[in-house]
Amino acid sequence: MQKLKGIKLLLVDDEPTILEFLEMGLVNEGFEVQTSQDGMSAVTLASQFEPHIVILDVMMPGMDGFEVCRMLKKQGNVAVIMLTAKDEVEDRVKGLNLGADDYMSKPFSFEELLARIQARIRNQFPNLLGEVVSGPFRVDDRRREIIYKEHVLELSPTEYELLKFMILNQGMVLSKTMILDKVWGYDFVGDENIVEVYVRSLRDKLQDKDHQLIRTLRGAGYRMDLA
Amino acid sequence: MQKLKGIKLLLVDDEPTILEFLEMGLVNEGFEVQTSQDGMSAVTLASQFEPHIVILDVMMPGMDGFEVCRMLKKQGNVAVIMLTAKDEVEDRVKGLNLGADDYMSKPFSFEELLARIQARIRNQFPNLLGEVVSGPFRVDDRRREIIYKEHVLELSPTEYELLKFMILNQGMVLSKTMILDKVWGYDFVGDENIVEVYVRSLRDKLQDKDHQLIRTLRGAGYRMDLA
DNA sequence: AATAAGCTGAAGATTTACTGAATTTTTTGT
DNA sequence: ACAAAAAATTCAGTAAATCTTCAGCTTATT
Repeated sequence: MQKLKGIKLLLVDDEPTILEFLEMGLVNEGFEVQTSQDGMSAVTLASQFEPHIVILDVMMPGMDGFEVCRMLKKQGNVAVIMLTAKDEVEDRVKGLNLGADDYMSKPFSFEELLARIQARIRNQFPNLLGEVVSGPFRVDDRRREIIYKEHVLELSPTEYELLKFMILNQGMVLSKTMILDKVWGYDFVGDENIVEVYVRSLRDKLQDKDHQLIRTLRGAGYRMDLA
Repeated sequence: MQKLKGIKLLLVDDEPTILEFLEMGLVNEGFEVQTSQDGMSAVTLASQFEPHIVILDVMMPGMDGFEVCRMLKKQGNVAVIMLTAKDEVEDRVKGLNLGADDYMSKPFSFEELLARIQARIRNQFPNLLGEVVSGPFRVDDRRREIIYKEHVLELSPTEYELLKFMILNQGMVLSKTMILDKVWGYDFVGDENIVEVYVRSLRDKLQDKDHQLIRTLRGAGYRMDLA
């Protein structure tokens, strides 16, 4: 397995049996795991434990999963995987709107859950997976910070996502369409010009006046060149 | 053509017109292509054809794209690119949950699809897509760079495409008509003289003053000779 | 020398990207 | 709930590069 050390999971489910079963398996996989049996305590626990990923049952007495999800998302940069009993599409849409990152319907295999967790980590906390963050950049996804030449950059959310995307795909041409899809999302409607606008703002903040760092490949897209 | 040889694609769409159109283009790009008109047969075909990438229409009679996607993912290590009608946001969310790797909304250009496919290959099967080294040239499609004798060439989009085409078809006579079709596209209207113009500009940049590298075969076309 | 094919430089036309600012939307603090 | 601030998005004007055409010229072939 990968070096998953240091990745913190919070399990929330009202059924102790499931909780125990999952906890055992995930600890065994090298995660740091905490558990909670209801939504309320999950939220408070999360605020101090600061998990990377919360695995959250939708159906719970008291505060339901959706509400918990919303609050967790507000609290910080955390990925939420929700568990639902039935394969309810409505639930899924609702949940995703509230910020859930992924869904699983019960029953599921442990391997399946593991796969989802890893997919999440890859997507949201790529630097925790031993990916080499190269050049003058350091991407700290936990703190949502990017450090460039020892300086912490002041970035808006979108700027952060865009820069992170470009750093992680350094050395490759990234078309505006692709950038739009990956950073803004597939459902973005609007002109590609917005990519140009944000690239400019990044160039400003990186003092990349001559476009050496973020190169324009006319007709093709942009490419981040490190060193 | 490029050394995309060995990359297997499975196209699934219920519209024969689209299917045929895409198949022709993709075969022409050097992929190994199979097609299927419905979800059920796609799944069975996939199990024996073992494609690297499946391009899958969401809207199909019978088993819909989502279901097909889920089953394909279960079957093995395959990348799925789904095609959806424009603005079907819910579809996208739903699809990504079920494991699709990328999305494209119709209508899309062939080039766009090609870019997505290559991006997928890069991500999932990086060993299949290396840079092409031919004589003094190194063509790096990921970076969109051509290196000649250790120097990165500064090329316009069309220059890049033309040079790449000539390098990949090195040693063969390329008629102006063929070049026009492949580089400019079948729908280009205009004089063949433009090929001459671009060849000149390439010769300039390659310092091929005596036309040793790009040889003119009067009445036949051009041929790139590497040592 | 006559002919056809290819070469060339330069001039428009067109496409693409950049930029500054206005407008709208979202977030934040009270 | 409200106002203020920040962020996201749009837009129009500008700049720049790229593409295309063209006319006159050169070269190869017979």
